[in-house]
Amino acid sequence: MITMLDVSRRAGVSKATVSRVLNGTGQVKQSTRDAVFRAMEELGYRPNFLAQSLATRSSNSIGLVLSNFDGPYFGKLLRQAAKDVEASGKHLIVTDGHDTPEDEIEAVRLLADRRCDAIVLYTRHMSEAQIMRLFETLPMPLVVINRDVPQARDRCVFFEQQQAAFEAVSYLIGQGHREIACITGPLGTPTAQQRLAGYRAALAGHGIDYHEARVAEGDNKVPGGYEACRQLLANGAPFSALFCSNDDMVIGAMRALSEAGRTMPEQVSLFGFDDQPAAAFLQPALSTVYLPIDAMMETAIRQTLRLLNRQPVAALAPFTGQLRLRGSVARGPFA
Amino acid sequence: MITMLDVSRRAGVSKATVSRVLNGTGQVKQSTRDAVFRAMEELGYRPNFLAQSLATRSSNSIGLVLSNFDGPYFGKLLRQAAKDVEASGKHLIVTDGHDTPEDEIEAVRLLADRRCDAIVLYTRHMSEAQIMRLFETLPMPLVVINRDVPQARDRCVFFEQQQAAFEAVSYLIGQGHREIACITGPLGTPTAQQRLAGYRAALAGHGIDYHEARVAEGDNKVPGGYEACRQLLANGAPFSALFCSNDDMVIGAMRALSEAGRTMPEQVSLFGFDDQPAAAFLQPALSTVYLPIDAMMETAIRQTLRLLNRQPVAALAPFTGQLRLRGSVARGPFA
DNA sequence: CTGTTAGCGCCTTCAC
DNA sequence: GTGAAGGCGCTAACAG
Repeated sequence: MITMLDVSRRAGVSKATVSRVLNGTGQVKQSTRDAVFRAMEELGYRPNFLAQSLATRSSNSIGLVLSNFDGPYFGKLLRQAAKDVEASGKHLIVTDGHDTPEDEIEAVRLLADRRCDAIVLYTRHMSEAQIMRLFETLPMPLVVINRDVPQARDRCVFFEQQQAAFEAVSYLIGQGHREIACITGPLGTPTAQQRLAGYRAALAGHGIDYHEARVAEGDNKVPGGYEACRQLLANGAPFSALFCSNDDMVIGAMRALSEAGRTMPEQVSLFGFDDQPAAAFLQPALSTVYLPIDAMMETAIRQTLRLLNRQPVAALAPFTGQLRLRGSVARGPFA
Repeated sequence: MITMLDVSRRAGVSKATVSRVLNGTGQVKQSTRDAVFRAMEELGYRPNFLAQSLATRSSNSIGLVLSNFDGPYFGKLLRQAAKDVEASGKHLIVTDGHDTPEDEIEAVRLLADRRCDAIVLYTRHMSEAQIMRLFETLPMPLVVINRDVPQARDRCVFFEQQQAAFEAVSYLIGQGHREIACITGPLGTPTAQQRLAGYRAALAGHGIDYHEARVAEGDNKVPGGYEACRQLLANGAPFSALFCSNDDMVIGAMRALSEAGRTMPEQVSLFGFDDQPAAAFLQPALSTVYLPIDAMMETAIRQTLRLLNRQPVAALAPFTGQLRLRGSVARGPFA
């Protein structure tokens, strides 16, 4: 491994000078600058990132921890993050939270140990208290996605899950449905709870009774949606519409429904959540809630950079859902 | 930020001793060990990862670069990598290659600058020469996924793309299809080229002429599959089966076909590639090629660790496809 | 403009 | 068993 010392010797200057041309700091005569560059070139020198970071106490990178690498719109989210971070001239370093609060915290700590300049945390599991604790103990800025911590609204980017679910189900009701089934996500996660709450609120708001037999818990995955839907069918409580906590589960549910001889959307209308790329191409084309994850991530990164630069920051506005209405919803029996 | 020096003072010992108990190296009296631990605890000490790495010249982490964060089975792949790497007590650090050879190389270099102990590269774009150059210049072990470099079979984990495509299309032919259309991936990538080559080889092997009008280039995404399929339909060359370079494009194609009034699998049989989670739940259930990405990633990590530990390594066997036969293929007109 | 001198926080001989 | 001292590779005053 060739070091700055090697370069300095080859160019006949001191390490300090090499450092100067490397970082473009201070004044260096053009001729010696050239000499240094040439030496670096000839030796194939690459600065040692660790040494640089240690000396400057800044790794010029921001860390991102995701609750689970294999989440639904995870790829999109990651791409957006990479793009925005790199646009700022910094590096992105990503870590997986293994879908448990402990590991999510540990992941954050690891990034902190790595001296990331700032950290962005997309959590599905941490409690508000745990997040607060991080806010208080971390020596670098932290921005949280997907959770609302009222005491730190300037560092929280979140989505009005319940409201969006409420609107989706209200739409179904508006179309004449009253017997509406629901497949939830893992009920251990706030996100799934909130979407379920939105479903319940919509029913309640329209004077429709809540029936346990019309609700099944899924795992946000395709096969899970299939199983949950079979459960629903087995329960025997009739339904003319089905609201799912995400699009993937709708795909599974569609198969269960068609195996049961139900036609869609005639006999069963469908509503999803996420608006994943395939949604518009399913048959029937899926009505769903659009989740502006790229915008959310962009906001998160932008705010993070602000905090990093000690610019004034204001509370962030919650993101709201947007219904994408497509062919999967037909008029219901009460239209 | 509290350092080792703080801990040493608090515990009334030297930095060296703190270092010893931290790393479990050397002999330390139990009582002083306890004192040190207590001091670390009380101060909330966390070792500075950068300083550690710089001093030991090892970051205890392995780097992974992916051609594109938003690839199809990307999440699965990443999860597997994280799991295997962490099982070895190291950290995983991931980077995006932005789907260009230059950025893929740059990403590798960045990881090298970070002094990763080893690097795993999943590339879609780099040429063999570029990969060879990396093999020669990187100071740490490199293992490549998804590319076969004959001179370095012990560091290449790859899949027999062409053979798998050949088998899939041969199966269609065996079922009585002769007019078989094909939607390829981006033809700039070796993967797409190889799958197309497999398609052509299968046709040729069965004495069937190749028709350009039955081939359209897609982009591996759902909407791209839709567009490509419409193109195929517009071309006017009839086909009783459609082979797609990946499952996502099949989803798009299915919509185009049904919009054109084609029934599946009766009028058009379908075959995909990837066996993504939704494949078995589409209607008709999709026949596709299973790609053992987790096994491939596991192999890659395992081999990487071997190289790291200077254990003897042998050439890696290529991975082969496995057909998942489901309802999307009906008997063809020549059955 | 450029070189010298101290660190950054930790590990690691080498003595005691 | 423990401490002192030097070094990992680079940056950052401070002098000239």
